[in-house]
Amino acid sequence: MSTRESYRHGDLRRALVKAGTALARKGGPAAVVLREATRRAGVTAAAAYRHFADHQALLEAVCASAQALVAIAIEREQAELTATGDPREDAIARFRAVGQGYIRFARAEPNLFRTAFLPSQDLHGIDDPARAGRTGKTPFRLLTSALDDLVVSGAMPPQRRTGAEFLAWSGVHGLATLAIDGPLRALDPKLTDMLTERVIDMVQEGLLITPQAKGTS
Amino acid sequence: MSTRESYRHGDLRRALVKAGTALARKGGPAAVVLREATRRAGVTAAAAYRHFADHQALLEAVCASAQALVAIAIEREQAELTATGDPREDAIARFRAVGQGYIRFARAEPNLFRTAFLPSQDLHGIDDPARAGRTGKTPFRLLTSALDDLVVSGAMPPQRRTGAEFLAWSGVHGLATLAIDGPLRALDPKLTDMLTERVIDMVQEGLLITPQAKGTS
DNA sequence: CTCCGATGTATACGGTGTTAACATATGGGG
DNA sequence: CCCCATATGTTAACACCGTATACATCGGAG
Repeated sequence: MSTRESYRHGDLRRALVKAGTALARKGGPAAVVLREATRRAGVTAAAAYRHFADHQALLEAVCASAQALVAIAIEREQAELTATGDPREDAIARFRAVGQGYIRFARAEPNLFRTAFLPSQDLHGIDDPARAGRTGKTPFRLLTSALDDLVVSGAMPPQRRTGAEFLAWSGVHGLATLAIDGPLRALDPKLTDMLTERVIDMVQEGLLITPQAKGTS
Repeated sequence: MSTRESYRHGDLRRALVKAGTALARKGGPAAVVLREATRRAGVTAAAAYRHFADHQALLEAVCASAQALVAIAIEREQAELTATGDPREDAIARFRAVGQGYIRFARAEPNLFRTAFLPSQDLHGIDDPARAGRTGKTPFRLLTSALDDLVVSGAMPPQRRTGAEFLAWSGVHGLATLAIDGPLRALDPKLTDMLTERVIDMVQEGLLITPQAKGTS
């Protein structure tokens, strides 16, 4: 299997997704144009149709690839944590790391982020391995796992668990959107840092028991 | 100024925005295509360039028009409230109506909603009259006004006011996004109704003092 | 070795954004 | 009242995109 440089590409599908992801990185979803991807792969436009039904299929593959990058960012954020010994506290830290990783990725790679969470992502791909990080979990699964751990560790009452993933995602995804596309875009990054903490605080307070925990600090 | 039906259109700009908005209503931002808009206005494609610098400019005008519709939806939601006499409670109700109107609009007109809050809207148009509703306020101003009222009425401590608009918007916008593009899309609308309430509760608890105040009424 | 399926090519079509040159209606100044 | 400058629309063309069809070639299974 010597990598022949003839017109037989080898693994064109992967090459197209890679090129498409590069296009998405600078330019967002609209920039992932089929012909340019094939051009970068050194191939004719029509060749793409041997691996993708149409442009939309390519875009979805790129979207899945971008989501995998989000998952990796979250996993990295969680990997940097140091255990305290207190399972409740650790579970909370892992939960917060999901939000931090999510928003950090959005700000670091806004175009990839926009591509990752396009109006095509529904629950059908919620466990798609192509959307998963090194742990095999998609961003959504990383969140639900963190929430499950909150319950197991006793930090979160079980009756608050239902739908909690949507509450958490709402707050974090909303801030990410505002930070890269909305009014926060031009503001001081420090402010966004603070707002990130406050949003996660807000979500945490909304999900966990202790409303008093929010000190007047 | 009899509306001549000659090739002199009268107010082509308005006609194009109207046609573009109709396109956006079914099909989202990607569907607002310049040539089709001119076609519907009974005019050649090139004519659009007398009123818009390029396709992006038309799209932004349509976006502003869609935002105005969001503002109107919020205003309608607020107009349906009945005063209780308690200024704090009324302020809270008006605040919650912003979120309810926002999410309700997103679910009723998802394509217009996607168009309204495109990655082009930054703070520069935050007071653009084209983005405003009948009260002259844009959706963002309706939110900040509601928050200001919360402070004035004493329902919200002033030190929590800073950045509150971003926290509130984050939660509500995030849920709206999930409801129309995300995993919530295919789920039971009743669940989304409940989550809407819970998100608004969460935001309210995060911003106000009294966590007990949230009535399930 | 031969043949056949998988993969890439060549070419063409319609649609889109955009531009340049041209035409006409409109309204204000001589 | 006329005339012409300007605003507004038309015509025609270009480059690009997604996509389909017919053809060419590689590479392995029999």
